Amino acid sequence: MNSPTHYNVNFSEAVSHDVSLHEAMLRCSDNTFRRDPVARTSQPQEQILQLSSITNTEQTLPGTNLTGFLPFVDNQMRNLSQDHLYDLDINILDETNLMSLATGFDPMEVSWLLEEPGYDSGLSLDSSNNSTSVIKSNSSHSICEGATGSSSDLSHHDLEGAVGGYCPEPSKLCYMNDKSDSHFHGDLVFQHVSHNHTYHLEPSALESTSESFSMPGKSQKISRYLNDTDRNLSRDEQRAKALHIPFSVDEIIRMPVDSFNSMLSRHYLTDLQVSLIRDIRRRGKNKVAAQNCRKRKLDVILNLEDDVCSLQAKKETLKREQSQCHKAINIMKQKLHHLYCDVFSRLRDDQGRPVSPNQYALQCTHDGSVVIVPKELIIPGQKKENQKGKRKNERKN
DNA sequence: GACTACTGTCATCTA
DNA sequence: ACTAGATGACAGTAG
Repeated sequence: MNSPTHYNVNFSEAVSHDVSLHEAMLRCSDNTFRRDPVARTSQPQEQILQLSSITNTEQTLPGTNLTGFLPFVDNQMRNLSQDHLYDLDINILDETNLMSLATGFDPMEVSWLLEEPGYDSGLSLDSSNNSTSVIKSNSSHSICEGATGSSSDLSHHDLEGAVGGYCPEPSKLCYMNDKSDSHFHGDLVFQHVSHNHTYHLEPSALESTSESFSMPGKSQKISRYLNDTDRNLSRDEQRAKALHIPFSVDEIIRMPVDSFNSMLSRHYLTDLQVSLIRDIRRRGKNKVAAQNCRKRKLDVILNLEDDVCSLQAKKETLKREQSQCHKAINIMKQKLHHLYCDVFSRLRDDQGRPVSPNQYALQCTHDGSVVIVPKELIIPGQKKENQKGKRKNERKN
């Protein structure tokens, strides 16, 4: 993890550093590569500076006409776009690698910047605006004040955010020390990252998953060119590296709000960098929130399933109890019937004849005595009313 | 190739 | 008004 201070740059010192075409192009590629570096330039100085940057690089590469090379580079970058990249064979990759040696930037890196799938919000907040870049460069130093580009130069979801609406402010100049980033070329590359199908929220979870960046087929062909470290970088980490964000993604995401805001104010950051940092933080926070949300939802579902199981078990228990009660009631009814028959078998009328249970019934009176009543005298429901009356009396008592 | 689970991201709502 | 967190919806990916 990079400590914030590691990237702190003394601006006065920074001015003394060289900048390569690679870096200069990347500054632009924060938004897009421009086929015509003169176009859309409102500041004459910018044209001169950009050309001087190219000239400077040419000087470092004798015999290489980069000015003529750039359209080819651009074409190659476009050849790496999603549909065609899939069919790339090693020959083309070797060719682009040779090209990278000649031009000083990584073709994969550039192609990523050009075609990165799904990256629509890196700086989407201001994507509607065209921006202007100023790359100041001379033989000994250069300063990037920002990046430029029109999203229309790119395919649908390429870096449209990364381009958007950047208006450099002198107060937010940020020097990018390319030489301190010797590994830089290898960082911005396609990655094949395996899924992390867990709800773990360890710090690694913030960085280890980036399947939406990987591309089936393509990544398999390209992954051989990548080292493991590169493949483990998330998209936001690569974006952060591309813009030389002087903080780790993990720091950006986990930092408390106050620290985050003070960090933004304490460092010289371009609008582009600030926008990317805020997007990284937003995405990182939301990623964790989504993980928590899904975990909660899963817990709720599991709890509900447990509730269903326990309620079904309770229902079965109640069913068994009900069945047992029915059996007991039936036994008592049978006993009552036998008792009824037994009582009637012992009863005799005034003439000593047996009393038929079909014509008479036993009835309890209020005083608790039992009388024999002809069935036709029993009003339907009377028995129940009598029972209700009994219950009322019992409650009063 | 269809299906499913997982994950990241965005849009939107809410506190 | 602004922000962080929560959540639904969607798309990409892997198995």
